[in-house]
This record gives sequence, C-alpha cells and structure tokens, in this order.
Amino acid sequence: MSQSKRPTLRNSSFDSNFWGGFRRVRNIFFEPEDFRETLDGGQAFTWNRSESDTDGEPEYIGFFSSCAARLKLDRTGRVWASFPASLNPGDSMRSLEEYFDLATDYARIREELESTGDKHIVRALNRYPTLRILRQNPEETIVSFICSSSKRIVQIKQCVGMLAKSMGDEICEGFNRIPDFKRINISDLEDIKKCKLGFRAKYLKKSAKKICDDNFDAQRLRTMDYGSAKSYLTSLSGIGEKVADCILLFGASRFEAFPVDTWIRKAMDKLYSTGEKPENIRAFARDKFGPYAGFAQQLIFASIRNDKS
DNA sequence: GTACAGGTTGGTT
DNA sequence: AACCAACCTGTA
Repeated sequence: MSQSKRPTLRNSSFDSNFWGGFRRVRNIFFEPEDFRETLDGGQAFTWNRSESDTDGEPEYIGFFSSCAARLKLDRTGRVWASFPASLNPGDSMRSLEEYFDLATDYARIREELESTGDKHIVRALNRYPTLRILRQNPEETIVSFICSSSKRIVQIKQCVGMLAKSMGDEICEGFNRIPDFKRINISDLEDIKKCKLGFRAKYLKKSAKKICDDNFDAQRLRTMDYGSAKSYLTSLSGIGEKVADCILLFGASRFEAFPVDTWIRKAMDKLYSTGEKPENIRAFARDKFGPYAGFAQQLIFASIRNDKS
C-alpha cells in the first residue's frame, strides 16, 4: 500500500505517538457548558468534539494560528492540553494561553457588568460563570466570518476546514492553518468555491485583494479606534455590521463590539423591548453595558441558545 | 419538492 | 432611510 492511497482526511493524529502528553493549562477553569460554549458556540470554527470524550470529560481537537491541540476538561474544571509531538510544547502552550486570553481580568469585567444591576445579565453571569471570549488571530477571524453569513455553525466549520485543507500552510501532518489573504488573493475563485462558500467566495477573494492592495495589517484592528476599525471592515466585501462586530469581538478582543444577529435581535426585543432594529439595539447595548457590551452579548447569546434547545 | 438559514449586496420605494 | 429579492448550497 502506498502512502498516497491513504485517505488524507484521516491523518496521523490517530497514531498513538502523534500527540504529546497532556499538560495543565494554568490559571484557567471552565464549567463544562462554558467550555463547550467558548470553543464551539460560534466564536471559532476549528474545534470538534473528540470521539474519545465519552467518559464525561469533554475533549476537543482543533487548531488556530500555527498551533494544533487536543483540549480536555477534567471533572474539577481544569483544562489539559496535548500538542502534536512534532511541535514545541512550550510555544504551543504560550499560544494557547493567548488564545484563551488569560491576560484579561474576567473577574473585573464580570463585576462591571454585575454593577449594572440588570437582572438578565446577573442571571446569565451566574449561569455561565467561566465563559470567555477567545482572542483569535484577526486575519483568520475575518476569513472565518466572511464564510459565516447565512450559515449554520456546522456548515461554517466545513468551509473553514476545507479552506485550510486546500490552501492553508501546514501546521503539522494533518493540520493546516486558515489561509491568509496573500494566499487567498492569488487563489482561483473556482478553488475557493470548491470549499462550499457559494456566493461568499467572491466576497472573500475581493476582500483579500483589497486588504493586500491596501497593505492593511489586520493586527491594527486591535489598536485602531473602534469606529475606524469597524468602518474599515465594512468597507470590505461580504462584511456588514454584524460580521464586522464578530471580527472585532472574537478576533481583536474589542469588548465594546456588540454583534446583532437574528437571535440577539429577538432576544433583546424580548428582554428589553428594544424593537428589532439593529441600530437601536446596538445603541441600547452601548448605553447599558458600556465597554463590555460584547461580553454581555455572549452571555445573552448563550442564554437564549441554550434555552431553546 | 420547497423553504430557509446566526448576512450582505445592490436595486427600489 | 427603509424595504426586499438575489445570492450558493446543505438541510429540514
């Protein structure tokens, strides 16, 4: 049997010596529901439940930037990470700590939100005591969220996975990065379409071209003022206000961003009688929750999503 | 078989 | 400024 005949989607991550040992991720705890919500609730699209998590300890396998990992939650809420043996575990752990945004003081954010006295937020804070906002790579987040419009999470995952597999740099055997704009810019529209992007394919290519032409460094989204960052994003193709706010919140740690999607729209109207106009909802959120509106959004979002199911 | 999805766009009112 | 069909494609 030649190597090349093996199906490439099944990779060596199933070999017992592919993964290194599990190491404790320091200074972080999750409730199981928060762990799931944070990794697999619509912030990122590169994590999948592992088949070996049936014993009640949730485990996810996935990747971000140039890192791949298995993440396991033990019964005491500790997080354990295993990285591919071919990668440097120290570097990987540092990347992971940044990804989980350990530098941000969630206790303070929670206190600030609690001090609003809003009963819905207070209830959600108690219900989701360890929820976090991931600190993702802004460029990868732009790519992911251009794929997201009018799609369900499973489908977005499929698109992002195919983009990575077909045109992303290899992280290690079996894992490829989400492609950067330079790469997307020189890719054929047809190849992008093959990743099941549909009408989003041309948006992605057009945005990649503009970003390359502008020589725009997506890291700047972290430091530009919020208004300028958002208007640059919405000047790109396939990015409206909702997607721009998702990118700013999940990809640039801009906690003032309050993405208004159809779920939030209905929830905000129901909870606060805002009406369903996104513009009014954003204004309401900014006034009520201030600089941490984005975290409030995640709390509300988690609440309604889990109430429904 | 048809409607619709965690949205954006471009054309109409 | 508000409204709406069209856009791809998988899923219900």
